[in-house]
Amino acid sequence: MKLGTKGRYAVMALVDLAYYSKGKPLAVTEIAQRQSLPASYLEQLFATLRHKGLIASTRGHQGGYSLAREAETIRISEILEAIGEPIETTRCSKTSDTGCVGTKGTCLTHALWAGLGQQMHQYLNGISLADVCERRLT
Amino acid sequence: MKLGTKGRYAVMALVDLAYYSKGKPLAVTEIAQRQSLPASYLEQLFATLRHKGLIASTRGHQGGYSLAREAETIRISEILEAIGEPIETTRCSKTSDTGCVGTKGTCLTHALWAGLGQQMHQYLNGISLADVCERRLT
DNA sequence: AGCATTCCTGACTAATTTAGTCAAGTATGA
DNA sequence: TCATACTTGACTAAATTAGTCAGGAATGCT
Repeated sequence: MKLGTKGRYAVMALVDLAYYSKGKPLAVTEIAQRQSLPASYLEQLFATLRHKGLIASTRGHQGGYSLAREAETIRISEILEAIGEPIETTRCSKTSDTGCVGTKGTCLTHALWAGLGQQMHQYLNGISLADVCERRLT
Repeated sequence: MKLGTKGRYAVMALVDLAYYSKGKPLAVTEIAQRQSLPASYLEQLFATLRHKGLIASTRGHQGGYSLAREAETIRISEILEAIGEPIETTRCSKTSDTGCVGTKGTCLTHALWAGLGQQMHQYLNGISLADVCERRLT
């Protein structure tokens, strides 16, 4: 149950973007340096984040990336999902309930994992980029 | 951010143990069959759970495994930690805060991941094997 | 026009982790 | 003594992670 670099880097980069961009777009290399992340890897991540509509790009000189929406409206849960680091606590889901303790149709542990996933999602969905920037984190 | 089979199987097996063992020890193969888990893999997991003191073994005929303590006192968080599936949301921790947004000493995202980890731990620590068996899961 | 800058894309890969299998024991009760 | 069941360690195939690298395309500045 660990958070990979993909999700971690994506959030770090977007927080940096929200924090240091004053209207102007920021270059990948600038962000990568400040956060000490591999630039070429970050480029990859930004590509998918752009396709998902979380950030916008400006090409050429003085170009770079900027948030597609207000920092207040971008939730951490969105970023993780967009980058392909979803919260997966359950494996038996939706259709069939096989591989479970077959006591009463639905498995005993399913509710446990589903509850955990919901808990995590709720937390990450309740926090925006702006919240992280301004250190409003309970 | 996904839960591996190791942690999942361990909890499933201990829930099964708590649910079906009536004082008597249960054989690994029995549990594995009922939960449709690979028996040889489960054996491995049970070995480490025993070393960590969560379960006890009885060898020979009519032998098997049983919970080392009351199901009410064994928390899910314990099982996951014992089996080697800890909750790792942060990477920069304890000693140095390198690799973070260096605005004020501690990084901006650190608090976020720490909060997530705490959230998860709190949830899993608040649930015992008995709770899962009796479907008391909020 | 030309050049530096920056995004953009896809292919590739080394290392680690996961999810097991397999074989050979050892202890115990019937 | 034999079947049952735990016990241990070595091994491995496949998937995932965490990147690198090379080349191309758009844009603004001089």
